[in-house]
Amino acid sequence: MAKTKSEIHRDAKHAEIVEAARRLFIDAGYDQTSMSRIAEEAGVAPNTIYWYFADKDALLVAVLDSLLTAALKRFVAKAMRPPQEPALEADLCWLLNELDHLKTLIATVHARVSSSTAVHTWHGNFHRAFEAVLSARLAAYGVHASDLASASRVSMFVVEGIAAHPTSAKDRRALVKWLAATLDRGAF
Amino acid sequence: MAKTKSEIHRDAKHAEIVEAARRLFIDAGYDQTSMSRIAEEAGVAPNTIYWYFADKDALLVAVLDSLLTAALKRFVAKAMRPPQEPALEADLCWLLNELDHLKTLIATVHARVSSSTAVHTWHGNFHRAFEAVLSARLAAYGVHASDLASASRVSMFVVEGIAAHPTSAKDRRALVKWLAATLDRGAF
DNA sequence: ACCTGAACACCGTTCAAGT
DNA sequence: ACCTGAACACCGTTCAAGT
Repeated sequence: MAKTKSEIHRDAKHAEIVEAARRLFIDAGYDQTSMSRIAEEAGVAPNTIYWYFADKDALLVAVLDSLLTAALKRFVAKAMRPPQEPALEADLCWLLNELDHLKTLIATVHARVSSSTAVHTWHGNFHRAFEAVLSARLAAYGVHASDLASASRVSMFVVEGIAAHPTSAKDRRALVKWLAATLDRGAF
Repeated sequence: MAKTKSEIHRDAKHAEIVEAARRLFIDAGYDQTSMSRIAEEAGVAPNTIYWYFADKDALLVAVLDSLLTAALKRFVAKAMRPPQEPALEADLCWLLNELDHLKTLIATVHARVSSSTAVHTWHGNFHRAFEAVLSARLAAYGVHASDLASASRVSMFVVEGIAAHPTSAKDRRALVKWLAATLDRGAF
């Protein structure tokens, strides 16, 4: 279905607001970014944002979605290239790199899960989807089926922990090495 | 050194404010709790709090400290009793129980680490102290010295991850079992 | 349908003034 | 030294009014 001219304009405005919010949320932080600042950056009046989004949390969810689809695109591109050995370790490092500049946003999501139903449902969906992908990946590495759930969840927690806490490059390498080794050798 | 009457009064007022803040931060959440509400609960004028604490973050740090010393007291009491077998698993479960009603506060700390230097330094000190205790505990369980750092950090991240994410009792048990088994068998 | 100016209720914090 | 009433600058959000 072709889009009308006004629909195009609407989508452009929508994208412009999300882009401004993404930039500001990441650079300055969610709490430190006011709706007025986002509006200014997007070239609209502050209350215009409320025509496109129910509230600030809905805008946050839109930003998270845009980041997720962008990361997914990079992930697919990466999957096309020949894997780097050791593959599992490389995968975990790639994931950590992806999350590196999002640490403040991750913390924001966890903080708002309990007070915003929109963020809460997004967070639930994200973890379900992510653990499914991670499980498939780990299964390919030979992790036993009955342990996939625990294995993927532990991986997720360790990755999130590293991302959330200041960790020296050396410690980070040691942790990734340990996690990969544990999963590889079928400790489960 | 004996305390003067006014010092006693001062300490009482101080404690009363911290107690009110702790109750409200845990029950309603940090962001959802206004300074006015805390003041009301503590029976003072809103701006009186600023006589005792530099800002809301300083009050948060005071609450965290009060929670930490209380938990430490329970930990010592627990250490006096004969350990429950399997000991490592029991320790991790105890820790998870301690953190259970603090999940929102943990998320708040992680969210504010990047914007408040007071919270940032508290968080750093906490992790250093906690990993030292955990390392000693794991060393007693026979974890090799060279792997203590990674082992304690992974344990910390998994425990924090479980606390931060909705986890069924069954999944929680499975994760604790896995972590204990991995550490026990000297996978490191 | 889309956008705005003006307003609302509230927030953390400050300050001059009281005791 | 300790506490307060009143104010400040700002916040997310709403609403009536415009096109």
